[in-house]
Amino acid sequence: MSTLISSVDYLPGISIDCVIFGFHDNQLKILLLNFKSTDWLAVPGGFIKESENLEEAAQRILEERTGLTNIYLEQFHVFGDRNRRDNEVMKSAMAAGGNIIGPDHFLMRRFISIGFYALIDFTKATPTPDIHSDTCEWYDIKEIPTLIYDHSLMVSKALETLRFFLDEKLIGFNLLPEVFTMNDLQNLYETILDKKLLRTNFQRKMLSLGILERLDKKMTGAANKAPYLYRFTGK
Amino acid sequence: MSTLISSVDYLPGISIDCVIFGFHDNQLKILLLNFKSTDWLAVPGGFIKESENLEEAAQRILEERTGLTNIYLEQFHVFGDRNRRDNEVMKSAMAAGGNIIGPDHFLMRRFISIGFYALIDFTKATPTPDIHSDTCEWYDIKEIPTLIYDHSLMVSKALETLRFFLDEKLIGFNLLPEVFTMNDLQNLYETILDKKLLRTNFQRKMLSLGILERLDKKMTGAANKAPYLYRFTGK
DNA sequence: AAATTATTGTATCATTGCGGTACAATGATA
DNA sequence: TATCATTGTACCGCAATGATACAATAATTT
Repeated sequence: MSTLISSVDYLPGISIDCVIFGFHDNQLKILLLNFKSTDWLAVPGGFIKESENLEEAAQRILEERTGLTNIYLEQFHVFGDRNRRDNEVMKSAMAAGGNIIGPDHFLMRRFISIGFYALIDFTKATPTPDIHSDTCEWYDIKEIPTLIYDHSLMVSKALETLRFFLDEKLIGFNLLPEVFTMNDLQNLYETILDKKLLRTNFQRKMLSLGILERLDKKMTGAANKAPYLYRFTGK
Repeated sequence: MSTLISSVDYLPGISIDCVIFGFHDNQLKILLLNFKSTDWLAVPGGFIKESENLEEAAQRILEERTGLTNIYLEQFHVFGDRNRRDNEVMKSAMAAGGNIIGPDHFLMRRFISIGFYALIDFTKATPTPDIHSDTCEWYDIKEIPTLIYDHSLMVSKALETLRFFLDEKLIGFNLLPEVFTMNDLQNLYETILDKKLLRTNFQRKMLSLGILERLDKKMTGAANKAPYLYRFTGK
């Protein structure tokens, strides 16, 4: 009857939570789950099997929520404060989903969560709710409601890390389709960094990196010069 | 009889390991423990009490090994590979110390370790072995032998992170005494980054940060101009 | 006490990177 | 053919950094 997870299958006291970024309509978005029959929103998470490495567990969790494999991801922080989870909230959330949890249950223990952020091509993802949630939907990063537990903190820390490594690791390209215009790329950067960039200088900088292959022009049908398409060539 | 830790006191399956950096004689050093009656070297580590936040646990572990409180530290990575620890090695290490461990013991389970790096004033630390080790000593970062488990990986990852944030977070100053010369500071930077820097430009850059207070000169007795002493004033 | 020596503090010049502006090129429409 | 919006690139100027030059100074040597 109950589909609740048990401690038999997973490492106790450790979870993984994933801040999954996507980009669409010039908006940076993340995937959030809605606990069944509640208003509570949470970042997708899961647990680690005895047979899995950490990154494998994260990849599995991400695949379950997005349908994608081989996702770009990085661990960015461990959240382990003594009181980071309110167990009453957990209990209520589970109860609303039809699962009654006793005080000695696996999930009532203290949990330490490893935060991963993931970058995916929005156009390829198929958001899928998990067993405890009604919905799995994209939320504009500028309009994130208050989240459960310390998940709001997770999101801001993930975003901070994403911004910090955007240039350093050239990770932004994971958020775009294979082929894109310089304008697409600039919009992505401006959205992530939340500031305007000068078109000419941005173009100069990106081209100087030597990581872009210039393809055919993109004939938009608009009454102006057609932009080139580019492909990211990690080198 | 046995002073071995038990799972009653600590969170199961999670450990903390600390790469503790110090600076002396123009050498960057880390503290390593030597398992009793073996050649095995390891980074100091410990476990997390139910009552502790992660950073509190790390501070406790660091105080036990160095005698210092209020240490600068940061978590830098989680090490959780399925086979990161060889339990036979763990068993032997414990046996050499007089502790016999059964196959179902707390320590025989899979462990996930949170890596912290710490920066301390070498002149103030009192390295102290733990219950399982004979010695707790400084090792020049350039001459680190092979370490137990994945501890070699931990050290290189910690060093990489230290280098990356050296300017960003101005963390180098935690490795020096309160008062130092510009030459001391430059030697520290050159050692951490493992490359020579131009004296004049280094001085210009450090002074332009506006984080140094110039004190009296340091009369060394040498036949040359006496350098100023500086104090770090975080702002 | 004047010359010497090693080191330190600072000024100066050259190069690079980046913010900002100007302008030519272009694909469609009027 | 003229117009328009957008794109690609060249150019100017400033700030940061690399590199060199030189004056200042604490002791020693003459």
